Amino acid sequence: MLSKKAQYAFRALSTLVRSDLKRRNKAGSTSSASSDAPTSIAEMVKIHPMSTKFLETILLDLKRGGILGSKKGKGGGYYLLKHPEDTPLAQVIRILDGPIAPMPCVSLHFYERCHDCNEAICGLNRLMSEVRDANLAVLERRSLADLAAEQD
Amino acid sequence: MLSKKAQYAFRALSTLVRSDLKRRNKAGSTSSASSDAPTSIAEMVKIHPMSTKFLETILLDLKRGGILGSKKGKGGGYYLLKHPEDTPLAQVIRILDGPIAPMPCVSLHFYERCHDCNEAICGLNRLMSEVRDANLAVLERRSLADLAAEQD
DNA sequence: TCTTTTTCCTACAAGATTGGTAGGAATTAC
DNA sequence: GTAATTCCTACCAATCTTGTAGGAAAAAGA
Repeated sequence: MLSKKAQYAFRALSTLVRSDLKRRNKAGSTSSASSDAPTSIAEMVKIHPMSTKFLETILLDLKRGGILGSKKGKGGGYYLLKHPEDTPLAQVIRILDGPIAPMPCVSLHFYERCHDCNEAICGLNRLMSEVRDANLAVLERRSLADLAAEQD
Repeated sequence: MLSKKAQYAFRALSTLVRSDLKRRNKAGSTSSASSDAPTSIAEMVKIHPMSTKFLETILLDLKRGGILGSKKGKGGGYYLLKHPEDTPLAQVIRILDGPIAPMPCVSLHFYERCHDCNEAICGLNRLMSEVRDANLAVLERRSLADLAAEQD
């Protein structure tokens, strides 16, 4: 299961995507960053109610993870660093929840050796690799842009 | 990530599958249960080292979940209630770890309503349903029989 | 019937994780 | 200077995970 952190992240990101989309439509711009129109935490919380302070820590994680940029001070806030379709959902999940794979010994980004089996011939390893691949087929193909269908 | 509980369960089950396979080959039997040749916890731990007491609680869960039968007393132990290919991996995971879906609002067996969105038009709901389906495509198709490839 | 071997059952407990909260420092716009 | 914002770290309560402890119940065999 996704943590609350990841779920909140997606809700906040959906707000940023819609803001990004609106801005780009208006300006006819092809630029990717939207640092000229950042969205504040307060605005995000207004659209998707949640703890302001908690969201703060989440957005900092996303910033450190290279997904968001920010602008301090009055009129400041957060903005996407890349076009929405260039940030796969998998990247968000890895930043906030860690591994997507069901076991460390089949993880691509958080691999840890399995002490109790020979991975080359371990049935569990093979099956869980299938599960991982099935997940990634969705999570690496789908991006923040796909969140924008959300209307609420 | 799978819990240790689920991981241990799969390792123990792989022992039971191989035992079941051996018995059926020898007897040429078509019967599904193997209550005449149960495998004790001690034997399972000998093959896949882990805490005996912890495995005990896991096997009880699997029994209550309808996957295993047991026989008490001397010569007792556990056995599969069905042919290995008739128990999908998903069933084991649900018993020990609960939901397979990434969010309660897209879970088939552990559904909980999502308070913060209209599910019909929520982008996150739609995307996570895709993830769930990708997982289930593997976990409902693959069964205990597929664990038997394990050789260690 | 006695002993041994096994499953069955419940309670407990330490450590890690989750889901936040608190309080302020730093920066920017006006 | 003031108000609005992000940035940073530490803390905290509740829950979950990963077991352990101690026996009760049942079955087999001598």
